[in-house]
Amino acid sequence: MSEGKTPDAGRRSERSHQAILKAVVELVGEMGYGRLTIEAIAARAGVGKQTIYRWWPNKGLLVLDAFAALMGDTAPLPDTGDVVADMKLVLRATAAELCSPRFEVPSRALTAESQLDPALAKQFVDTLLRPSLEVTKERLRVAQRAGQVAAGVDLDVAVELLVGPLFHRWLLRTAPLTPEYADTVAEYALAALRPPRTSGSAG
Amino acid sequence: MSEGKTPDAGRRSERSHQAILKAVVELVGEMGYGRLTIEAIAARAGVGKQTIYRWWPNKGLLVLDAFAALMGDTAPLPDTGDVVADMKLVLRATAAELCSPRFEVPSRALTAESQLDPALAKQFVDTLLRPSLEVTKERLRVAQRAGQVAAGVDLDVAVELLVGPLFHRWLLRTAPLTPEYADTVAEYALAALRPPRTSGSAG
Amino acid sequence: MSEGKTPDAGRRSERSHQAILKAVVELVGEMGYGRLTIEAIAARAGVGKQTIYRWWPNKGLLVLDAFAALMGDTAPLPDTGDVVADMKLVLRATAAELCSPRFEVPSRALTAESQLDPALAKQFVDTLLRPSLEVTKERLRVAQRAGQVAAGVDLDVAVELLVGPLFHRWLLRTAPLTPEYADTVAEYALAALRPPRTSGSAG
Amino acid sequence: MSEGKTPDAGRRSERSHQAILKAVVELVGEMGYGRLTIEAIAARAGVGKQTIYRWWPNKGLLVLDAFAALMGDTAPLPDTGDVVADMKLVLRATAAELCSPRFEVPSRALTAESQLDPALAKQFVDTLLRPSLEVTKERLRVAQRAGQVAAGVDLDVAVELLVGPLFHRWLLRTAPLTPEYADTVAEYALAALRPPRTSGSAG
DNA sequence: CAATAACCGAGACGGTACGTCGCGTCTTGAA
DNA sequence: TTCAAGACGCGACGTACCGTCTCGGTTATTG
Repeated sequence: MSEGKTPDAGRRSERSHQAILKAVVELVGEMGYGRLTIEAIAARAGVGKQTIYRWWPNKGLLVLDAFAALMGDTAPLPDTGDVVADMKLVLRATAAELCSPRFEVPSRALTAESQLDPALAKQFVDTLLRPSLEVTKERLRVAQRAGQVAAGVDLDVAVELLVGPLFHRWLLRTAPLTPEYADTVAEYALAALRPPRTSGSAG
Repeated sequence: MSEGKTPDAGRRSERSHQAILKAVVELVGEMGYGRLTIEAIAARAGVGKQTIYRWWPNKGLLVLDAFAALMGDTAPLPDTGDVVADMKLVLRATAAELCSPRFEVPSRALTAESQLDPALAKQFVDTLLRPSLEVTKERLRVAQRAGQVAAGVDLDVAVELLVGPLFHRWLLRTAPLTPEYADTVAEYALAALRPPRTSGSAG
Repeated sequence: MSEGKTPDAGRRSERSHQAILKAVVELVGEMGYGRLTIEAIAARAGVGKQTIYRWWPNKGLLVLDAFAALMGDTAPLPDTGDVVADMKLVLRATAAELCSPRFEVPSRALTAESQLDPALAKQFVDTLLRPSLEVTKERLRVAQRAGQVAAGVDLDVAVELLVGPLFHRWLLRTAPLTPEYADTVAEYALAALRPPRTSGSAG
Repeated sequence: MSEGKTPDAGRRSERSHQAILKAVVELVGEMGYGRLTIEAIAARAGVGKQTIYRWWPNKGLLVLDAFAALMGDTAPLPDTGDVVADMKLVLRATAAELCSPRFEVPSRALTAESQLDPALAKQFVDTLLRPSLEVTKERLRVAQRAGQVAAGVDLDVAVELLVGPLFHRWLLRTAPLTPEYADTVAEYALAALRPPRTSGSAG
């Protein structure tokens, strides 16, 4: 999914490919990203180191691939007609995922590594993050058409208003990431986006 | 400044101490945090490796110290009476700092490293981040007393509502961090925090 | 020429065979035997590695084949009737060959490799060395019949007496290998082999 | 004894130094020079690889050092007054040593490696070979003064006449290296060197 | 006013992992 | 079947740094 060059993908050993991704997931869970080693991955996967270096340029993109394989494709959001309720659902789900043991370690690792490697950052955002933000944005667009979100609002900003606070708290660990917090953020953010009350209209 | 134990501060060579912090700042700028090496720091500072290991437990805390020395103490915020204007100032300043070449590399490095090292994370947040958020919170408290912010608002959440979106955009590089964006975020966030209009009262 | 087994000589690509031997000669000259690589040979010859492994069991025997192809078949020695003069010719020719750039590198390589690989040693001696020593021995046999060499002399020892000193000096580089040295050795060696003077006889 | 550069010999760990030489001797015996590995040496010696690379530039010189440590200093030859008898002793001893299991493997290895590495060759000859040849040459000089060797003889050539045949047979394995062969070579070589019979003198 | 104990620079040490090279085997598709 | 091409598992290379450990050589009190 994310290997930069594909010398001859037809010849690639699918068995090795899968074994490597599996080993990465296992090892990142066992020892964390910092202690993760190409040699250990190769050993666990029963693969030569060169086979890893042949297909991935660095540890970051390898972990990204392994992590991407873990996540299913982004599902579209439910639309109950109530944006606030729907956004609460989204943020609660996001918070839960960020704290789930399976996702937390690689998410933090990829976020961290992205700070040191802009190429990885781009790949990470494009592959994993943007699609997920996009479905939220889509839901907001519907809300905007329905008049629940003010017409002039830049929806990218709107999404950041919803997700940014959660992300800030998660990443900097300033406080626990509870479902209640998710609800609060959703309420505040959507309050900010609500169109101004006009006399004679109903929200 | 942040070393946990001070075996015998009287004997500590201030010359070496400063040379190390200076070397760290220089080298982190030249080669980035990832390629930063204790050996290189020692060589640049003209110092034995042991002198570094004696006073700092790891690279992260060393960089934190060096970075903290770069930043002056947190100054209190101006209070013009207009929260929105004041917050725009704060966010614009924050955005500018995050993008300034002097601060960007170590900020990203510390944020990244904090993901892999909770001890560093705590130190980072307590030393550098919290004080900065605290002054913002203080200004909001004043606004709350003045009735510009709703009475029931949790000010920690309020601060995150303001800072989170900026931080999200900076860290994930989803879009450029402009002063206009800072203004927009400030407007939206404070709109969300404004007390509900009561008949017969003025905002 | 010297491959042990010939799985199916009929199918063997003569074009590839020659390209490989040519590549070996070139590369051994360019980078020496130690840095010679099967992969480099294959690349230079425009040949798959397997084609080399199919026909030669190891690098040593491959170089031996390539070197043997370089040397013509051993020519019989001239017989002027004067053993000493003839042997001087032989030793001067030997010395010249050992020092010629074309032969020196592979000769040293094969001698060296033979120390670590007895199978190669045998092949090397039988294919290249023994025939060359044999013609010298033959010339000495003639001299022995003519009474110029004592009757009881073991001709194998005689040959070693002639060739050994040259070889020793060449291999260990204790001193330069000049034609004069060849002459001196020939004189001494044949002096040792001369039959004892009997009263009333002439040498 | 043969390390090229001595960064700071005072700080060198003698324990490690000795352990390395010991490991080399053991391993060269167990697996031969060709299969000898720096990693294996380091492991066996309980030493980091860098400690080997720090003090020796390559495998050849390391083995040379280890081998030199094995051999005592060259003892002077006995002088019984009978050159032939003395030389027989020398050659028999040389033959025995070349075939002794302890010396054969490293001797062949160093001879072989010297073919590919002139620097090693020089060191090898100067350190181990030349001193040994020199004592023989010295004994011959005495014989020359005593009139047992012709006055005009170049003693370097004389030594090669004695040692060359043995060396040739040993290195190329053309025939077994027996004590009898050593005797024969000594007899022939000294016959060649004997001064011409002058009337009225006795040999 | 020595002495004595810390800290200092330097850098060797036992290790771990790196990213590369080349081995000899195996697989694929064309001739 | 052989061949060119080249991926594969593997093992070793030589290097970079890690964090620890001596070394002497300053300091800087303190008995």
